[in-house]
This record gives sequence, C-alpha cells and structure tokens, in this order.
Amino acid sequence: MNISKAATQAGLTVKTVRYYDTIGMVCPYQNPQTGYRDYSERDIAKLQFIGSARRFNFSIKECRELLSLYEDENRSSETVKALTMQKISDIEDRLTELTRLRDKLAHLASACHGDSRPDCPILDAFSANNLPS
Amino acid sequence: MNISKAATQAGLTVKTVRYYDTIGMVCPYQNPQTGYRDYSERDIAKLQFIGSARRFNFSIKECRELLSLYEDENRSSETVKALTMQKISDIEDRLTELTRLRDKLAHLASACHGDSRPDCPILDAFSANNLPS
DNA sequence: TCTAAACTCTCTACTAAGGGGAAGGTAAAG
DNA sequence: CTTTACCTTCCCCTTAGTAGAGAGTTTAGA
Repeated sequence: MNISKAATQAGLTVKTVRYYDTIGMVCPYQNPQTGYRDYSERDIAKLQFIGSARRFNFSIKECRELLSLYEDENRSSETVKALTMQKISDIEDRLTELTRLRDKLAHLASACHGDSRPDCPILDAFSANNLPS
Repeated sequence: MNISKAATQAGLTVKTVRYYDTIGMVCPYQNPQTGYRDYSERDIAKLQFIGSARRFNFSIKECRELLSLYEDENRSSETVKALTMQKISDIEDRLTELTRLRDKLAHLASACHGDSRPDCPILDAFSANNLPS
C-alpha cells in the first residue's frame, strides 16, 4: 500500500507517516528501484495504534514503549496500566496548573474596567512582579 | 547591572534573558569594548513584566503586544482586557480537552485489571483505532 | 503512445522557547 | 599575579511535526 493510502487508513498525514519512518517507529519495505514505501497490513496497524495513542496525549517516546508492549505477546497488563496511570497523573497536574492560571487571569480581568481609560489592573499586576505561584 | 543580576531580579535564567535580547524584546546597552550587556532599571522592569506575563501563559508574541501596551501612555484598558479574555478562553478550551482525555484514560484504566496477564483493554482500545473524539 | 496530472522521493529550513556546552575574553578577589 | 567567577558568541539539541523545492514515478485519459 502506498503512503497516502496508509496515512488515510491511520488518520494521519503523509508527512507524519514519513516522519514516523525517519525516526524508526514504522519502517515499511522500501522499493530499492523507486524508493517508494510499501506499507503492509502490520505497518498500518502500527500506524493506527500510534495515532490513537498520540491522540490520547502520549508522547512519541511513550508511544514507542506502548508499541513494544503491544507487540510483545508476553507483556503484562500492569506495565501498560502503570504508564496510563502516570499519564492520567500528568494530565491532572496540568489541569490543576491551568485552572489556577485561569482563576488568576479571571480575577485580574474582573478588576479591569476594560474601557478607553489607560489605567489597567492587569498590566499593573504584571508590572508589579506579581508572580503566579 | 550585569546579566546575571538582571536575570535574578526578573526571576529568569541568564540564557533566557540573553535570548530576549537576540529576539529584540529587551535589548540593553552593550559595552562596545567588552561586549558585556548592561541592564538599566527600565530594562529590568521590562524583564519582570515579561516574566510575569510568560508565567501567566502568554506567548512571546503576546508578551510583545502586552509590553507595547504597557509602554504606551495612551493605551486603553479594553485592549489589554480583550487579550486577557482571549487567553482565558484558550485556557478553558485546553481544560476541556484535557478533562475529556483524562476521563477516557481513567475509563480505560479502570477496565484494565493491571496484573501479569497479557490481555489489556487499554492496548486493545488503541489497536481498535478507538479514536478519542 | 504520449502527455499531463497526481503522486512519490530526499533535502533543507522552520516552528516555540529556550537549554547545554565549548572556546575564549573579562572582572573581581585574594 | 593568579585563580575563580563571570561574560561573550557560536553551534547543536529539544517536540512533533509542517512547508516547500527540485526531481523522479505512476496512472489516467486522449
């Protein structure tokens, strides 16, 4: 299967699929005459897997780990679950941080009358070195 | 003031402060003999301002905008408020997305027994091209 | 069969926001 | 006077691709 069909099947762009080859994630057979890539069903499955994991916020490095577990018949599910729990924890940290940021910005915005006058509590807060903790 | 003191005052690293010079954000006087940067009080204030805005999740480009408003005596507070509201909205979009992701991952993790057996609903979900919507 | 469109290849450069480290010059303290 | 601490520029590295140039290949239609 050529690269554009492979990309479509996996819900990725051609550029991305080619990129996954260059970084050694999914390396299809390559015709030595033309240089064209030829994706097998197994390659497609891997691309789909990676696409899903990426959409679940796993990094390329983590995808590599998951992929090797996916391909390991003797894997244990606890490894995968541990990775997933760690990812959930990462996301929750980020949620906490972003929520705090939003609240602080909302507080500043509520104090700003937002009209044509030049005084502005938002700028004052930044200028006062009012660090978000 | 030399660059390391400037960085300390602003809560930034020396690398970052130097970077802000190279991209034209805060360009201090530079001794033509030694090449050493010399930061004025005004430069420090700008660095602090940028540091605060960055910590509030504003991009460099947005910091540039805020900085020019900060330095404009005739600014109106509505421009700053609009930028801030947009930033709040961006953060809320990200919060929604991350929350959905976390819930999906938590759902998958709860279905995974996480022991030494090889079957794993998490990997199955990825492999089934089970796209997070 | 010829041609033109559509596809593919590699290669380079670019993105955001700096971080790491090398090689070499300068300043301050003892 | 020497050592240490600091400064400079320069280049490469990071994430996860994206954009585009220039050249080769395949395919569909006339």
